[in-house]
Amino acid sequence: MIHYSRDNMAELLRTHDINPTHQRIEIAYALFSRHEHLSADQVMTIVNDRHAETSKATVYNTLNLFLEKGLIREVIVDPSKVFYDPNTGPHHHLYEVDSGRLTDIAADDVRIEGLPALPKGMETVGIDLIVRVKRTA
Amino acid sequence: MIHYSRDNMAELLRTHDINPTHQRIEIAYALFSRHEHLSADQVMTIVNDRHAETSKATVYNTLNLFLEKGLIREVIVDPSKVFYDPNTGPHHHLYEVDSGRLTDIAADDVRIEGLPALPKGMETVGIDLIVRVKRTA
DNA sequence: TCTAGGATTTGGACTCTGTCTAACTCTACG
DNA sequence: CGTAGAGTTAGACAGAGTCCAAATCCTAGA
Ligand SMILES: [Mn+2]
Ligand SMILES: [Mn+2]
Ligand SMILES: [Zn+2]
Ligand SMILES: [Zn+2]
Repeated sequence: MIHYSRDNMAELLRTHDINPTHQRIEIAYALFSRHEHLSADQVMTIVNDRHAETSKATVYNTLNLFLEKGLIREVIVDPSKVFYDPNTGPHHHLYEVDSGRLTDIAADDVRIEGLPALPKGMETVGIDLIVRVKRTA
Repeated sequence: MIHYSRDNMAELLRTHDINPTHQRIEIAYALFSRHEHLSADQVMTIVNDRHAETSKATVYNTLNLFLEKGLIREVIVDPSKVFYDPNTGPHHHLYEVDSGRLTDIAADDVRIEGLPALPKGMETVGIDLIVRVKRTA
């Protein structure tokens, strides 16, 4: 898929068992058309820049619904807010601590080896690798 | 160092350029004697279980001071609160999402290879590897 | 077309983590 | 002692996120 339209979004939502409403389509479009990491607050701003007024409650409801349905993923790097990631494939993150910029690191070439066996009765939900960087002094 | 006493703590604080006050010693002792990952709230509870009353402001002030001075490290795995880690050496984390339990993974045997070069003018602050696990269904 | 009922959205109250401030306390030193 | 600077404190405040009951939207029948 090269370009994302709102119609695409309705499709995408349906394939994830999500009833495509106006608000949900706008929120999905905000995330997928930019393929950027956005906070709930940023999503809210973007979505309300154009036509539809969408409430804070709906933004959070929807992001949590998307998470549940596996449409997006959350990235926890900043103690003050969660980032939502439209890229659910395996990849890692580079976090610029000064600016708060969060970018992807392709998983292809990165190898993580030697992790100990999991405790009995546990299974992996995910492995997060975050490289924190700052401007050189 | 095998066993931690409050006197040890005063020593430790001094070596990190921290004036050892009553409250600071108690907070350091809470963290270092258990060598566990604690939230600010847990620190507050532990410290106030015994004698000294320590205020919320002081708990936060002190944890942030310890961070600044490199005495402890923060671990960001849970969107709702920060964990403070008395182990500042290189190591990774196993996070049990159901229970919120956070345990260490020794860095010794873990190799992370193939990370891309950093953008120009950037330096690494740290690399966080978090293995998220849950009870098998 | 009309309507009832479930799904969705909404404002606003609320909770929780963390910060800030201005007053208070402690202590080291003259 | 008396003072000044460092540290502590209560409580107000801020921001992210949740909750709730009421309002609105949609759609499947009649
Ligand atoms: Mn998916
Ligand atoms: Mn140190
Ligand atoms: Zn990403
Ligand atoms: Zn640790």
